[in-house]
Amino acid sequence: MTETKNSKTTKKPGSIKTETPARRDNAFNPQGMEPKWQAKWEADKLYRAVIDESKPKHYALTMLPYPSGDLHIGHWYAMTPSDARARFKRMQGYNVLFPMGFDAFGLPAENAAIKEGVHPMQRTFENIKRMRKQMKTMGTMFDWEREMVSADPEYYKWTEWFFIQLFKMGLAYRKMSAVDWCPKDNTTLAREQVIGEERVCERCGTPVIKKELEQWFFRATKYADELLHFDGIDWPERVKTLQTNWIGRSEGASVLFKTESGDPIEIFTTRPDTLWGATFMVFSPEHPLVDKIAAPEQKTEVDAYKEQAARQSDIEREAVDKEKTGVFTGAYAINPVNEERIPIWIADYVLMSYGTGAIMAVPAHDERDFAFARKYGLPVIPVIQPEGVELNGETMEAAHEHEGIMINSGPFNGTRATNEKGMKNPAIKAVTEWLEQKGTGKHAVNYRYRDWLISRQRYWGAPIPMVHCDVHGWNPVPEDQLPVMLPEDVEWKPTGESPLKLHPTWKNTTCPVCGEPATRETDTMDTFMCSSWYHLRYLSPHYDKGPFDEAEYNYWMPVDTYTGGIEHATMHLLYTRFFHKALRDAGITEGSEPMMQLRNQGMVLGEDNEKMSKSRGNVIAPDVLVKRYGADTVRAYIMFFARWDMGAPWDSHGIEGSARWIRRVWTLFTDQFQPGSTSEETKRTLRRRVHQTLRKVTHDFENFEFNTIISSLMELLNEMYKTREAGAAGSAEWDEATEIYLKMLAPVAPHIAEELWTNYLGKPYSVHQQQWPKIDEAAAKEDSIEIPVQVNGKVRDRVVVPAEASEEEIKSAALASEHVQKFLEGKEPKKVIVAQKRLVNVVV
RNA sequence: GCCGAAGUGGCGGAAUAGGCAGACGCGCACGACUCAAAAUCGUGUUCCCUACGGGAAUGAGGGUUCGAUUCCCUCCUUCGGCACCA
Repeated sequence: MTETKNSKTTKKPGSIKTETPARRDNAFNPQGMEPKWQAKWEADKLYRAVIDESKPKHYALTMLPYPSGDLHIGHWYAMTPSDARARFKRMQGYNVLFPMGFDAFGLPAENAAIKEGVHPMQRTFENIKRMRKQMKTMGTMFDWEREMVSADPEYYKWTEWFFIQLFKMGLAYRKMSAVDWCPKDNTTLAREQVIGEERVCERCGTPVIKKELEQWFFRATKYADELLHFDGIDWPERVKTLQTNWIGRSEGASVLFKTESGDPIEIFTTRPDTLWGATFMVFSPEHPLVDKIAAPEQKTEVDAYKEQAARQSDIEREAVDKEKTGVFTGAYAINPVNEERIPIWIADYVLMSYGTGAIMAVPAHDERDFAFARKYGLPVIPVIQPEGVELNGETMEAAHEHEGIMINSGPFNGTRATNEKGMKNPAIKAVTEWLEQKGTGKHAVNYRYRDWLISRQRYWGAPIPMVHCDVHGWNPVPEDQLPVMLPEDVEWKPTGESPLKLHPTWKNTTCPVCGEPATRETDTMDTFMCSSWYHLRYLSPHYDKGPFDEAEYNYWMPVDTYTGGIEHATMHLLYTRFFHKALRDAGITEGSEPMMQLRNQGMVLGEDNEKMSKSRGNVIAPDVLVKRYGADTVRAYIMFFARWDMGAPWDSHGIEGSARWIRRVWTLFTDQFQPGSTSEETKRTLRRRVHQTLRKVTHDFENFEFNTIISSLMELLNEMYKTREAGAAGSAEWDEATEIYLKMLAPVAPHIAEELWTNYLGKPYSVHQQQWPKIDEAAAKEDSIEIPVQVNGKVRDRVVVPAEASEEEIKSAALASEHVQKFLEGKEPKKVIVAQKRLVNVVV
């Protein structure tokens, strides 16, 4: 490449500032260099984040890991681009808080204890130690002095305290209900933790069953409506849609029917405009009124059906394609709008858990009711007539669920029903208002969303700080007695009861009200409770007068950018929003949202395009890659190989490209090169490229577009090699280019950037404390531009014009092109379009 | 069934206030260096043809436009979520 490569004579700016070392001393050795810088940064507390009122703050949070044992490539994929962006914000002048911790409670450690007898505490803290060490090899700017571990009493004391605050607000309550139970993990689960059609446990994939248990719940539904509003936060549409669908808001009316004997039956409907078409009612088999109203001659059949429904699993019961079944109760209800007497049936397609567990059935306008009516020969009365068709209840073959004109509906005949939902539909609005006047119904909203079940029958979680006394019921442990510590001496048995219950003494305590003997709650909390507030503990992880230090809160909160996987859309990301709103109402926090901007990374798949798993043997271990290539290369490849928000299968050949790039960076800065002389034009072009790249990289960092940051840096490097070949080394422009290059490189590859900055450019330590360079727009501007010229939409030539050329000048330059003339074949152009300074299209 | 995301070379991907499709990289081919290999460097690499030229092409088909990967309509495929929610 150059004859001066091995020369020991001259060295100049832009190449080497130190005493000329022998070539081999310049060998790129990330395995030696990286730990050296990591140790120095740590010793110098380079990444310590402390309140500094003179700077704008930036709280960059990335989801904390569960200490499973080893860091996998997914952790790197989530964390290192987030780290690069946090570093970028820091160089931009923000005071950046970028903390890390561990979500340390949870089932795997306890299951391992049952299997191997190792105490979860021991295993968890060993894993944390290992993972912390592995994380340090990533070269992240985590402020380890702010680390929190959710299984540490110093942390879970406040998890318990928060439970008590929610209890005091009436947001934590206990109720008996049929809850989802994982038979493998031997615990109840929140609804969010039961996944998919097969209804399997989120952790272990085992199909869940139902159990009737008395459990603790958080009244999350109180915030259902507010959780649907995402005002002021910049979250991906995808997440907002998932949460919106999960909450499942339906607008309609609640209407009061009565049984013939006068018992009130409240129903919910989204279509009050079809009330006149209700020809029967259906109760869920579990509806409390069933036993009371069932006619004696129907009793046997009703009981048999109820029993069968109870035996069936949810999956069987909720299968959509299953043929509908039901039995007549022998009782009748009166439709309040027309006093019609209609039969009451029970059927398992009506769920006790939604609405009131009873529905009015309008077979003419609801697919399910229609199928049921046809099967059991129940009458079908159309009340919405579509345009141009006359519906006949006896012959129609499907329910008509859409718009039309109301018929058979007394005072509302002729009213137009549209396809709009809720009060926007004129028919629904008119009928709802009429019901309200009559006093038999009112506008109502229903949600699919359920309260959050937080009891877990397991040991390795934060204790629920509640005490039960036969006289005074449930009361919180006095706050000055927190934390309720987990006992260490427990027996590991998968009994379906918390080991805390089997402990001989732990549960025995006294009632906080009367001081008489009482019993502790032996269930522990869902770990999602711990992770609902961890971002607050980072503010002051060792603070003991409250969950966080208010001064820290006032400076750092809210979280500015939150990064993590989308799989938490309806779990953690919904829980933490609920939690924050509850704390706001308790006066503990401010504002309605904890995290202002959210960005989700995609998933790294195995090389076989399958999800990585030990059983498939397609797991990529970052430690091996770091050992082989160094952390900088792994970081660069992770940012480069896929769109961050999309993810992609891993390609172990591809990383060679990033390794090559990093080595080429090293070579450019460390090999010895004679300063040369070159044209002003070359230097001008170099500056232009540098500032254009800077503009692009700055934009892409802001927008989490990491892959194009790397390709831009690769392009600039290629350009710099050429420019140096043309003799640019030694010029002021070259020095500027090398300086800006390392600053742009620093967030991506912090170690090599530091080494080259400090030891080869001889600039003051540390590159990570430099200001992000300013874009010189004048330098970035093009002198002349190449404009493609199309004839009838096909590119036929390119003309070069000065950047300031007018449209007229561009046009005549285009028409003057020989090539273009050839395609015109002597004809006059019909039209010439000059699209700003981007393109000319000649239409013949 | 409903909701959402995505379909671009052999592969990962780039380019969308409508304006040069395939940047950057992997892989591959050829060349330089080498006894040789690795590493490194250079050149080429969407497909097709009658090949100094020309044509086709961004899942398929249609539309709007001087011009569509980008906007609109109808489909197809893949992935994710929800699912008898009244």
